[in-house]
Amino acid sequence: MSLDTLRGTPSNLNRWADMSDLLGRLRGRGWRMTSQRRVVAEVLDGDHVHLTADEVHARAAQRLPEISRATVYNALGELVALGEVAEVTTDGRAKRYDPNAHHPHQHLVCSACGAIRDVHPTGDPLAGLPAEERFGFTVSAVEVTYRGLCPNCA
Amino acid sequence: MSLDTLRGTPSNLNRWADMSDLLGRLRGRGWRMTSQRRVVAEVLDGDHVHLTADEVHARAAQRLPEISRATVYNALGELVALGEVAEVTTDGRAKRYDPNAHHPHQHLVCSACGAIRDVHPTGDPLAGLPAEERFGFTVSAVEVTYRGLCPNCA
DNA sequence: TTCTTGACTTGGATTCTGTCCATCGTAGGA
DNA sequence: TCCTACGATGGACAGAATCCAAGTCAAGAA
Repeated sequence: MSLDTLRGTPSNLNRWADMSDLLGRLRGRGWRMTSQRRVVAEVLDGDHVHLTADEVHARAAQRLPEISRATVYNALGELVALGEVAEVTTDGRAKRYDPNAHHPHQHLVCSACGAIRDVHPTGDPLAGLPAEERFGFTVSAVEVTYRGLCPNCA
Repeated sequence: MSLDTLRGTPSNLNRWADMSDLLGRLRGRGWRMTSQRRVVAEVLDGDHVHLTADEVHARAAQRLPEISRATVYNALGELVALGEVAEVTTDGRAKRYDPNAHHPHQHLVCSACGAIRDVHPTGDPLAGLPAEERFGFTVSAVEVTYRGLCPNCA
């Protein structure tokens, strides 16, 4: 089954909506399950997880030492395409992967130590952009990153 | 004169505040002017400019063929440190350099073609994060990127 | 259960972005 | 005009990510 097929199947999406775990949702959507993909998904499962691809690889390799970096990149790319994981770029360095994609949220980043917290602001952030400032764009998403100092670094 | 010296001189900052051009401000702040730095500043001057370092280098090289990439990176880094240019990361790829740093704004990015527009939303974006969602952080800045499709790609 | 096949994994090469460093050149003050 | 500290150079290097050809395997079919 191709990624394109997986992407556009609302019936599959809904059928498994009650499963809380990433792994179950993926299996339910027909994602071909391999030992490598399983450990990548397991490493990413949870709250406040913001790992780089290399960190995911390192943790996956603890359980499956022969897993390659290319496989981790492939799996992460597909999870992002499926909408199960969000890519976030908080510094200019490596992208981070956030499995909390089903709960819209924003990020609060410490400028000193790089710590990242999920935050949930009030109101619709899209509403901040009036129509006359949209220049004909169809605006569908907004990414917000707050920066400051965490309690430890302040 | 060192960067540290340049950074913290409000008198210099104000003395040249009426100059509209980047080049003039830099010279007024004592930035040592070389032919390489001049073309980098000239390439960046203007509105709605969001060039990558490589694009800056390519345009600078049209006027000064022997300019090196390291020099462009050095100059860009200093312009950012001086607060004259802002770094923006709209995709996971190369950083872009935005000379519009004196007019706070946000970015509207086309998910298809990557086009970038400066936008000016209403209200204070920092106000969107209530105190109970700040977890003890001292929040000082916020970056907002709206995503969607531009008129050409829609 | 075994077979089959297309999808997945591997690891090494490659690209892209950015930094570092020793050496050379020069802007701007004396 | 001369000095010299600061800036430029380009090649090496490093980190992040992608590409590719060859080998492997999950899952449906028989």
